[in-house]
Amino acid sequence: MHASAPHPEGLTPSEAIAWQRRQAPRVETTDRLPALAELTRVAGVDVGFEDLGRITRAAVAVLSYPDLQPVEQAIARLPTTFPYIPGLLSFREAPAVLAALAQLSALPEVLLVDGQGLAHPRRFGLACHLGVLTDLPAIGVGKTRLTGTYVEPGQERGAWSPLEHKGETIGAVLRSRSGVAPLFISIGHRISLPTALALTMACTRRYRLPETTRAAHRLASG
DNA sequence: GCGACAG
DNA sequence: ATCTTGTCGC
Repeated sequence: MHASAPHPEGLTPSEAIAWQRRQAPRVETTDRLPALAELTRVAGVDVGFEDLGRITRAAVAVLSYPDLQPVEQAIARLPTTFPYIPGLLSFREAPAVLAALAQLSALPEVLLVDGQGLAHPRRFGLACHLGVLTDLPAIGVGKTRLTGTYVEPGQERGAWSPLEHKGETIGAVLRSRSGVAPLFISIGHRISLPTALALTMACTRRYRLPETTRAAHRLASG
């Protein structure tokens, strides 16, 4: 894997914010990935912590598509060097995720990232950060909201409503399973919102979270 | 100044 | 995210 830009090291919070503002224009919001009918490898990305937070543990679970069977996995453990600050999650989690991705024998065609993409105050959440640095298509799949307002979507599986912020649609609030709390889907990189929603639904079976995310979560935590 | 705030 | 058992509901 070769990154299209180095991951910034040792930045202060205000420097990290400035960096995000400079990178945000690099996010591609249209589809530049295989048609869903041609997809073969999708991956879930998640991060967990060990040793009271001193160690960051990132996991990538690659699944076949559309059958969603495990194909390959990678785990990377790195010392935690940045605190959790809303809006700056990438600086805490991305280094470990990039290290895990570098271990894969073959990169997936798209990343489903645990967190936000464009649904971020500066339009550069973790999914955008990882997508732009690796130049891989990526989708932000958040379990809760960081920013934006929305109307509660219908209770049936597949129902969704736009997530808006400052006059723009930054993502969608998706009911992945009937009657469960919705997911916050947003563009990470190289994918449109409609395609991101379709792929998230295609990766979701019996549970609220996509199988990709579940697999990665088990490796990063459980 | 007062809330909100991915994981 | 993480510290943690049982319990309510389908």
